[in-house]
Amino acid sequence: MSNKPTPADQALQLDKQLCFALYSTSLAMTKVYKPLLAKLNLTYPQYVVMLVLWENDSLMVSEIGERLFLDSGTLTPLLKRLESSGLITRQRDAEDERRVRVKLTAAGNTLKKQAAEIPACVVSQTQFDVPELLSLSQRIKNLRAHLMS
Amino acid sequence: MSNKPTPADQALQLDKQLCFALYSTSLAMTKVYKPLLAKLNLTYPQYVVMLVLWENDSLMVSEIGERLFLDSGTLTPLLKRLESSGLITRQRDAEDERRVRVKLTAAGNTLKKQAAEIPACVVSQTQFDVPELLSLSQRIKNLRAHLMS
DNA sequence: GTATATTAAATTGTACACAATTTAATTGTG
DNA sequence: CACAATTAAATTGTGTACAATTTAATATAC
Repeated sequence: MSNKPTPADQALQLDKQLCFALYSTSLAMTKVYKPLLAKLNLTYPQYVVMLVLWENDSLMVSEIGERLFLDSGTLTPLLKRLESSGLITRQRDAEDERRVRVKLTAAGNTLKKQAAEIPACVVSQTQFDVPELLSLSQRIKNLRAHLMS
Repeated sequence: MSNKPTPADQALQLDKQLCFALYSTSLAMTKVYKPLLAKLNLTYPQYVVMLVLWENDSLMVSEIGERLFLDSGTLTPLLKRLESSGLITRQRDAEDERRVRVKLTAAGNTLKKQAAEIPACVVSQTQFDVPELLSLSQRIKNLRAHLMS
């Protein structure tokens, strides 16, 4: 009647699992953004779509999806909400009617100024210094590249 | 008419943002788990609930929530699905009828053996060595602690 | 040049997350 | 002991994620 933990038991410990660290920390990060984004009337996924468009306006749905690793099943309803908030327009491409081009409205462009303060607020809340955040970020992106290959 | 990127522009770049690295990598990780967990008929959030119960059977909903940083709005429906899959039981505590005690069934306990192979599969897919994974995991959990404080 | 294949979004259905509220049980106070 | 305050889950409503399918348009093959 031995209860000695096996290596398999160890590996199944929640606290040992990188995936849970990522999962729970990602959710915690979203909760930090929530009150900041509430002022802009955006959710976190809507905010990252806006980030993409602020960097490069006028993209197809599929181009946004490539940058964010999200598919049309996620993006279509999200973009419709951004459209009804008046931040973007969605229109079928005349060249190829299958495609939908997403563009910022004037209001969508203006929002960038208000959003500019957010990253610094989040950084301060992490209590990490910038080089540390960059190095952590880089390692996580490196992991992502391995996972998606 | 200057288009020189300002520090605020830099900070708004998607690729620079730790939160997006976390968010997208967490989703990528879940996709790696998906085919492995499909064999056990579990989703990733259901799997982490099972991890908690395999480590410590017979917990209240709130105790599971504390370990996973999830509330009853998320857990109640998830636990009902695990119950209807036959992996757990849910019963009101006789001592305090407000509380619901969650216990593994025989089937729920048996599933632990099948789950034992999963961590190694995921580790190999990351192409990281174990010390590297542990160190990354530790830094992410450290970040989480700061974010939740 | 028409049938077939491919592609881009949208749709459908399932399962989280979580804020806000509700319900029911227990605790604390006068 | 009554009764307000607190607590634990459940519920409601909104917004992702994503697999699988559908729709419509374009490309390709024959």
